[in-house]
Amino acid sequence: MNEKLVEINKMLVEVYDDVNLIEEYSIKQGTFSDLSITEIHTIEAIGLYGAKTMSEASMELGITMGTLTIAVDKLIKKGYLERSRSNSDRRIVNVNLTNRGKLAYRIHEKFHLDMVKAIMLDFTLQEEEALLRALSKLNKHLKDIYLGSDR
Amino acid sequence: MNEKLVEINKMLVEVYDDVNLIEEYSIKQGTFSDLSITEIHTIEAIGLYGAKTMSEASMELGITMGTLTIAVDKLIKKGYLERSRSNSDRRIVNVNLTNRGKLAYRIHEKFHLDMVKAIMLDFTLQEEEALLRALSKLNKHLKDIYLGSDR
DNA sequence: CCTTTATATTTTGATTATCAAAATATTTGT
DNA sequence: ACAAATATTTTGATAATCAAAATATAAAGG
Repeated sequence: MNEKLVEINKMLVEVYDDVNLIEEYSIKQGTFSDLSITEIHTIEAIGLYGAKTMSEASMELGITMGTLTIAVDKLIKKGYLERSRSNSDRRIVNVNLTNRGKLAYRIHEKFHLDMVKAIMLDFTLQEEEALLRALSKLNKHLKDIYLGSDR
Repeated sequence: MNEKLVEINKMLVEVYDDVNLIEEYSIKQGTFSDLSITEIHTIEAIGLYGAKTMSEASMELGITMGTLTIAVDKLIKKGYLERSRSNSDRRIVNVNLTNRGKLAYRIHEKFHLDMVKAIMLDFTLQEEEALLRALSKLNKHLKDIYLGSDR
């Protein structure tokens, strides 16, 4: 009974660690080796479509705006982001991806999907469904129990 | 077809982020709020049973020995670890948990298991099995494809 | 319309985690 | 006993982070 919990916990921890390693490694090898994982996450948070304000992006990333300011400075210097001020409210700073930023976004997204695809290759349809259902449930529970269903 | 991959990928990413948040939060609240996640991981790597050398522990954690030296210094100051030199080979440094370190280890372990337990409460036996099988497979694949089955 | 208050962001000063390379200490091989 | 190998620590640097202070702009109230 408890045995299975221990096993599932162990798997989760290992998957967690592996994903981290793989992601780090794949970035180091790839076209955008001048980006860290954190920087890729920043690029992801800005997103392909239009611009985000500093508040929105820092909220989404769960970091302070001060931290984001520095991250954005560096990503602008590297050519992945652009900064502009809102015309309707000059306090607001909008950040958006450059073409290079969009390319990095898409390539990272593709890496993720390819990884999942490779992993699922020999899953039966039933297994696929089971994993998806279990993950959805896991995800929902994590949010409900520990993070308070909203946000 | 691709739709399911996107979905599974999204779930994995969300679970990953949530687990991180939850772990951070639970440490901040708990008995050992003077420990960071990184420090908890160091304590985990040393383990309950006997001592580990600096090489062994740094290998297990995937960090350099220089980084570990500093981490160990701080954990000794905080009372979680002890350092001693091997008698058979005076170059080797052994590190082990103090009682306080062991308590931290056990409490963190319990937190993990409780989390999994809470999540699995309303899983049917079939769903449990499905998740376990899928996770094993996922785990194995991650290691095979990206990390080279050994290590 | 000024003045205060609120909001959005950046700057500053500090800390933690990390690495690579140099330095130190000890053992092993010849 | 000397040179080479091994285990660890020290040093010098960088990245990511936060909280609090500073700056700039907008909104609200008399």
